[in-house]
Amino acid sequence: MSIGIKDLAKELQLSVATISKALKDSHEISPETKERVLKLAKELNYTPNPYASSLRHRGSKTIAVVLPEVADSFFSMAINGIESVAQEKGYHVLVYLTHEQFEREISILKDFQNGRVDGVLLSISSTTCEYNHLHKLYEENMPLVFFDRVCEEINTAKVQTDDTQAGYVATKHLLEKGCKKIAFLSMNSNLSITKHRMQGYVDALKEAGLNDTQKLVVECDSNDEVSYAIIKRVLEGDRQIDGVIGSVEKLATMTYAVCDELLIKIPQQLKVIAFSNLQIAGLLNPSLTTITQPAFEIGKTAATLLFRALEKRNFDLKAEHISIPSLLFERKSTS
Amino acid sequence: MSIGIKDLAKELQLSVATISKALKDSHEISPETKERVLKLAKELNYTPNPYASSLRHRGSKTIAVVLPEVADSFFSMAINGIESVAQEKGYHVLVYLTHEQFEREISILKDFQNGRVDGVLLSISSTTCEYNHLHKLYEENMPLVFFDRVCEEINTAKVQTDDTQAGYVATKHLLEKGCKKIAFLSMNSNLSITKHRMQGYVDALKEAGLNDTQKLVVECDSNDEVSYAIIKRVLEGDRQIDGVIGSVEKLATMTYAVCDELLIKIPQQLKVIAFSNLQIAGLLNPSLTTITQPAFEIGKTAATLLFRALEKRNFDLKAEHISIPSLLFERKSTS
DNA sequence: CTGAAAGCGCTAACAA
DNA sequence: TTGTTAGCGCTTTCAG
Repeated sequence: MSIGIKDLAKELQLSVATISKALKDSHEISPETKERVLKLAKELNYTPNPYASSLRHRGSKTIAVVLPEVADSFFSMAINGIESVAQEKGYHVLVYLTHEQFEREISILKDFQNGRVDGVLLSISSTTCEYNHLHKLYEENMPLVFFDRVCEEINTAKVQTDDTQAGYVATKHLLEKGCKKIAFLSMNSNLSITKHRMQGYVDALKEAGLNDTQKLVVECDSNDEVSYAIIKRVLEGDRQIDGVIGSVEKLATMTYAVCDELLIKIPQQLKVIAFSNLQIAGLLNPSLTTITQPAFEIGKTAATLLFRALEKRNFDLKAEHISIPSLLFERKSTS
Repeated sequence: MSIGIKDLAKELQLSVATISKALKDSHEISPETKERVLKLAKELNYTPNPYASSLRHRGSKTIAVVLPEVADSFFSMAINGIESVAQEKGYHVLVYLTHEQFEREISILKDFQNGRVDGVLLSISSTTCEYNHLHKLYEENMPLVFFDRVCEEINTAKVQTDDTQAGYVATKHLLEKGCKKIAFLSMNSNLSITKHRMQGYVDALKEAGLNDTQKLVVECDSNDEVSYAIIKRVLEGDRQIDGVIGSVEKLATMTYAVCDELLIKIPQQLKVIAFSNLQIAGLLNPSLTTITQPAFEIGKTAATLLFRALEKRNFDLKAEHISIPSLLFERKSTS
């Protein structure tokens, strides 16, 4: 059994209350006593039991981060951002992965009901089609911040980039490079990010005066093999396609793999642009043009908002809708 | 305030003890009572306060994962493996990043002293040069499993791959491809993995009858810019070098970037092989030959061992030293 | 089968 | 300045 406040009390012939106050540097304890207590505490390597204090003053100094996956560089970097501010604020970070599965998301959120965490950062899964679990959490007044993949119908803080704008820029870029028929690889159309990126795509096509024949939205799957097959079928079937937008990183790398297999030359036969945070996009063959989100920044901002809400009870998360711009990095895949 | 066991008791005119037992499906409660309790619990969406139970029966159903970083595909995949078994076992996962900083590692481990977590999975930072913090944790009987980057002087479970063998295979591969002077890019020579991989490198060179002139170990840094500069200086300075082994993923991608800048042609002028889990290694320019560790598997195995220890008090972690083989994927960077 | 009560480690109101 | 005590929500004897 580890050492507790009681042991210190016994050792120093003081009451537990005195010890507790001394450790908190309370003004009602004499300097000498504080000294003695602190000294012994250090000596015995005392650390308070976190759960006992949680139980008392309701507050776990812990937040939850719920992510679809971690194998995507966006989420890796976002975790980095989140963890960096959590560590600074003395908070602990519970990480949960939904693996893009709606049911998992539901069962994960159930665990947050009873004080396990003080707040939640969430990027929703691509298969989430209904938001009761989120409403429930929200109604229980759990501080909640969405990042990247938000749920629009929940009225709380959201940190994202202007996806419509980004989708527009990506499409415009391909059009300027001479593409006539651009396929938009979509992950799941319920997803806020996909919806908006697609909107930008549609806007750009319309602006260019292209009709519906030139519009091509390809629904991919959260399962990798399935997506691969879908992309392959599309590229094989319609050799008119001369541009591809990968709405998430994975779909772009898959497109590369498919092109390898089908001996389609990028960028000569097909130009590719992707929403991606791959640091090595420049080292791909050919180097990949990307729309890059400020992933670390998004994570950091979301976490900062959450902590602000945790620190000040009157801070209003509802008012916070932060948008951080994405950047276009032009590389050889669209040249 | 959320709903507690007391509320159920009041509502049903029962004692809290009865409720508690009913919820645990105790044999000493009548079926009817159980029924009533369970029904109301579901209705009111009751969930036990995790910290209250932790406080009672000591056990947090939480483990800690301590990693150097998460931007490396090895660690991303390892988290995946860990999280998958944790979720299955009903455990929660606290993630901590050291960012390769010794001091952070120390301060993170301090937090585990008093029951916050039931066990720890750890891959040590590259700047960790002294192991008191680990010894302390170990002596407090915290179940501890090292994965990938282990600390040899702590006598507990370790899950890794045979790095010596892998280093040997990598070097042998380059030699077979005709390399005469192979640089080994090392991350930090204290690190178990680096040490072993380097040992394999040395062994292979010796076996090939090469002398010390042909041996070249380049110490890189945990700071990216510094490493880049170091690699650049080496490749610029000694044009004899015709092979490079990246002992960690980042060093290999940096080598690619450096070669880009210096207009060194891979594989014609320089062959590159790397310890890496990049799923897109095949899409690099040129595709990268890798020694790939079973990252997901390592994470999963480490977590499984830990849970076994948590579930059976007599399970002996000391006895467990698991080695999972790495695989060589030959690609164009060494052709 | 059900309930009363003690206590996990800590904090905070109230006494002394 | 220090100590006493109640209680956070739950589990677990031990009595009824």
